[in-house]
Amino acid sequence: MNVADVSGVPEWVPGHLRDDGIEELYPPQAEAVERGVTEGESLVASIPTASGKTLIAELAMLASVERGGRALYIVPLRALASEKKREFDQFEEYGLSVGVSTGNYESDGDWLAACDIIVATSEKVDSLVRNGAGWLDDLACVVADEVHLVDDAHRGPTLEVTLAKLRRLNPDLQTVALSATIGNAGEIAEWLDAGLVDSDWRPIDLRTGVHYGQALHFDDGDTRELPVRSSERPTAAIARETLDDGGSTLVFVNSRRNAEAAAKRLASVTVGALTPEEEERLEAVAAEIREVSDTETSDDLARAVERGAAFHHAGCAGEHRSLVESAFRDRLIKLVAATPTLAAGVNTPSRRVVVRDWRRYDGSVGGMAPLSVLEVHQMFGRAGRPGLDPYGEALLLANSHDELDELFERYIWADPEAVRSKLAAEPALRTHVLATVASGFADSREALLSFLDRTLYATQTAEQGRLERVADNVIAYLVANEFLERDGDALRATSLGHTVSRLYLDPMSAAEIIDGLRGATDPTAMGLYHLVCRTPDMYDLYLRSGDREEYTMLAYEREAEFLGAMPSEFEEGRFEDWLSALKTARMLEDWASEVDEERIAERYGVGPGDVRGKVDTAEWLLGAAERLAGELDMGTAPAVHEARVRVQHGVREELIDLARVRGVGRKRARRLHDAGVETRADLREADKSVVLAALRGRRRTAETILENAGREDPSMDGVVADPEAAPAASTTPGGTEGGERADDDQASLGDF
DNA sequence: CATCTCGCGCTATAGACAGCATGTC
DNA sequence: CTATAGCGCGAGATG
Repeated sequence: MNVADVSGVPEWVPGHLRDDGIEELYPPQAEAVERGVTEGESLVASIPTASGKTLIAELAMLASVERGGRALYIVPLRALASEKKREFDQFEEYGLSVGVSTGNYESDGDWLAACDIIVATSEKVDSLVRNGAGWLDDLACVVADEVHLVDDAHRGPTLEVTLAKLRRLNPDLQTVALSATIGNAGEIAEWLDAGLVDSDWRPIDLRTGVHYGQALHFDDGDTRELPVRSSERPTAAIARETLDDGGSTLVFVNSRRNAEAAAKRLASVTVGALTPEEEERLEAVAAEIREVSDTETSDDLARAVERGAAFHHAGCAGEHRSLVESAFRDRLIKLVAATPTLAAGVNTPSRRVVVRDWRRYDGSVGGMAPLSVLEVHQMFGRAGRPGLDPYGEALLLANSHDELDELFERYIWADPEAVRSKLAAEPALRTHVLATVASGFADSREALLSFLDRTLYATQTAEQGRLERVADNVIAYLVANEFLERDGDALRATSLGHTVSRLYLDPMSAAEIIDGLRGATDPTAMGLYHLVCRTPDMYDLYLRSGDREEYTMLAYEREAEFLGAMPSEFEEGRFEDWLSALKTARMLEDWASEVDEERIAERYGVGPGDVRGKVDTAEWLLGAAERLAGELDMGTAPAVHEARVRVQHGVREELIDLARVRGVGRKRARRLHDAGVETRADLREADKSVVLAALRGRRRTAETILENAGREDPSMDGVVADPEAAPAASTTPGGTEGGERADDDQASLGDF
């Protein structure tokens, strides 16, 4: 189909596509148009990655905007929200406005309502529904990206319920669901009353195969020997061959440690293929990586990057990840060893993909479990860069002939699994039942059940009554905790229930927090950190060997501080969980006591990404706790507030005031304080030479900070740093020496 | 002497959304 | 109280 033949879209669209070099639609895109996706028809598109899903969504959204409506694009990850926003910005020259809304980035409320296209995460959309955002009522088109994630036990139900709510709010809503190729796309389409495009078509060829011995065995029957090098590991041999052919390699492994080790080892392969110019540019990328954080992870990553390889996992800070992704896309980094983060994240195609580990530790089965076909195919799907590579190749590795056969059976020939709703589980229903009642979608048990009947779960289940049974348990729980009131069949959210729903807390988290705060008179920061770490909304650190003893001791030492009773040591599971929470809480306490990020990373065996993630979650939960304490008149609100602000800035109590000044983070605040400048008011009055010295003679920085503190005359012209006030090497209580770099002053946490 | 290879025992285990009110280099 | 593979270590072999 020619772009000129697409009906329903604004008249500038064909010309715009031609400018991008698009004359003809890909077959699945053409099929989508034939099914009326630009005429407001709902559609499920189950097609491989990189086969033009985004264009289908764009056409649908543009057509709905042309008809005078508004479009919402739902993504599973914050990183994808900004990626999509950037893509959609191309429409701004035609007068469309595009807005993003995620937890950490919110376009202003009114402005969002004026947008034609809005990109948001599923949780954010859920939250907007709960808070009654008015513009949701005049939505014409909703796009759900990666809709196969409804299969995810943790986050799938949110997407499922949110789609059901949006469709209920607006019965004429066009629903466009984009999915990887899955086993039961038809079922999804049926659920959404949508047409279906189900295709394996790809714009560039994908060859899949298994490496065994010294050879690659492909799905088309081809076999190719790899050039023999004495006992080189298979991954290295494959990477070398790809490199000789001018391509890049993406290696998927099953643990962070493996990712880091593989990157380090394989860097010795990539380093030989770099041109001097590339070396220079990689040097610059490595420098940026070191800027991000002072940790060993950061340094290891930079060292690998200098040699043309990188690792990628959730322990890396967000900036680490985006630096690696973009350098890989620019073909500067030749190889990335990644955990599954990368398969589901932003677009990072590669000539070759190697799925090195096809089993992964899974606590719920108590051992290693094979990856699903869907996951492996998603990883495979990263092979082949449109417009750059003639084809993509995706490989698994086998150690024996039997394994070779097994891998062909299990992954190469196999069709992906069917996607199954995970809604009928208590944790998922706990939060969604409360929200459904609180935001007016159901006012009785019966109405609730009939609402739930519109979910995917209801269309899939053979087991009648299960959903009802779980829902009843959940209702009983919510009533017992005074989030809901029941009167015969009628259900009503209490005022507390409304608050919990709007705060987006798991009701169980709210109950735990309320319970902990009720018994507290003068809680310590540690007590509060531990409290929020115990909630199901916090993802705790693992206990490693030796940790059990260490944290058991700590538990007794600081017993008086914990809110609520400590479980007995003999209650295996509960005690372990409680200790994990303690470990996480102590990490937060370290952070809020100005311990260096480097030291924290080392002490807890985590990466900078973990530290920031935990801090972020703690900040959120403490904010919610503060609200709850205020609402219930508990008098602990000020203590919660202080604990929250300390964790937010990573400072001790005495620096809170200083850290609130823009440009002043934990390190600068401490240096200023040491120099005798203790408050914002001091900053306005203090001797400039002292301020300058405390800021290590950085004039520009000092001027900006003084200006932000509200000083009348921030100029540093002619000021000389006071040597008396210069910071000593080690000023951080509880920490090691300060950083070595000249301008490392900020452990920037706000950039998330 | 430096580097590689083999085998054994030990060890550690993926991911990441949300409130609210403003502002990091 | 589950499973696995990768790593580090030491010993022996090779260039």
